[in-house]
Amino acid sequence: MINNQLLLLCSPRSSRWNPTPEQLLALEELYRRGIKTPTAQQIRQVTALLRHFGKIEGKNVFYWFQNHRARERQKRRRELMSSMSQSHSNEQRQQSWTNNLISSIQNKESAGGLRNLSLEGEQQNKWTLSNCTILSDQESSSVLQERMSMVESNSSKQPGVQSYSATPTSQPPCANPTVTLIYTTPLDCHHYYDYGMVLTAPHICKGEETRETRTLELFPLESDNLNGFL
Amino acid sequence: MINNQLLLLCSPRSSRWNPTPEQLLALEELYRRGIKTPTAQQIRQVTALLRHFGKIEGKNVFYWFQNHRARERQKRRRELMSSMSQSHSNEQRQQSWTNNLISSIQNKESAGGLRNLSLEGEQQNKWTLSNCTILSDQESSSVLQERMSMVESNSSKQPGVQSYSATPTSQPPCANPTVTLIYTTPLDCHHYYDYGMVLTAPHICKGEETRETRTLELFPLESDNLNGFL
DNA sequence: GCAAATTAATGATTTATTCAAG
DNA sequence: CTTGAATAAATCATTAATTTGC
Repeated sequence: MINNQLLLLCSPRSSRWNPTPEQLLALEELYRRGIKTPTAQQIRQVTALLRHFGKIEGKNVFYWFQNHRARERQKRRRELMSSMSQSHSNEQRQQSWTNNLISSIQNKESAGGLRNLSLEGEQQNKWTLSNCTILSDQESSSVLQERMSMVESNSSKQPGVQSYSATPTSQPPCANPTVTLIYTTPLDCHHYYDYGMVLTAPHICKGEETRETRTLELFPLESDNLNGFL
Repeated sequence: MINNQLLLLCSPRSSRWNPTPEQLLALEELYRRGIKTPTAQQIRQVTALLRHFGKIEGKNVFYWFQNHRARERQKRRRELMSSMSQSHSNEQRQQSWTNNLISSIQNKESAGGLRNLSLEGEQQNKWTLSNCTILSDQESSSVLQERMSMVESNSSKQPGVQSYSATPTSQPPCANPTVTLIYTTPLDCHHYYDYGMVLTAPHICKGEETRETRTLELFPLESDNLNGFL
């Protein structure tokens, strides 16, 4: 049947492939050097070359890489998972940490009823603070008043003072639910970053000088947040 | 400044965030489980929980997801592209056996100009043989005609004879470039496995009996392939 | 020592996800 | 929104390592 340029192989009865040491070494080396998911063509070539060292088919190479990827991931996951359960108190199951994380994240009510506010500036140096979330009245609310000194912008816009404030919609147990942010420079000179709780003052590039970014971050106080802060 | 339910963090003027392995694992796990673009609330919770394992801010989480989405897309795109285009230059570096292996694998031209054919059955027992590769005309092409006897399927489909053939697009030095595959049983009764060169006839489970898998493998003939066969 | 029995590794298969093209 | 291709995850199955009793 081997009459020309195509070779036909019919896998012999049963018995799975067992890589020779040379084959194994080569496959590992390839993997280490970056061939993680070989193309069909690469599989063909590897198969042809490794046939030097013993019986081997393309599907063996294919499966080897597939399994190797999976088990490397697995190994890495297990290691990290166990290191997590160590630092986390005494967990019984390894998956529970992640499961707890997932469920607590996916449980929309677990954060205690947040409220959304939206602020928007109206000058030419316009900026937006959207989805500014503060705790519900049920939790005791707070006043945050912070002055954030900003380095001078390289934009031609004039530095100035802008002040915005917001109050939650319901008042009763809410002592003085005002949030005031005062900036001496508009935030839009390069960029701002806002997904509901963080504003970033842009880093400043003036001539060749680059100063670093400052971040002002607000988030609800949970017991977990207190490590090292209280 | 920590006077109530809000916590204020000012990022120290230090280098950028580097996720700890635990943080990275958790983020990947979340992503894998479907949190692709977390809400502000989710980011807050993830940040709080991951602070167990090291310094982290909300913006780090935000940016991580943003980058991860982008890079996953990128990866997909790149894979798709590379599977379509095939052109690269030669490597000359040859330091070891593995290096030769690597470079010969990464050299897309070394397989001698493959051509892709695609066959598709049209009956109800449809099956597909995609990317069936045969050598270019430059090499002498060949006729392969093989009958593959299959064990009886446990599916209710009737075993039958199906024949498909294909011819390359250019002829001149190409004697009789026909590939014909005849199956006595459709290949889709359980699965087929195809990454460009291998079709696997499913193993058959009939009652308690299990018969083994048969593999029909086609690949281009290279000098390396001949060991022990010619 | 050495097999039968048991366990650990790993090859092979099936199932579920994901991405994106139609 | 559906569907096909690709691949990751989960699982099955076989081989090698090893333990164990004699």
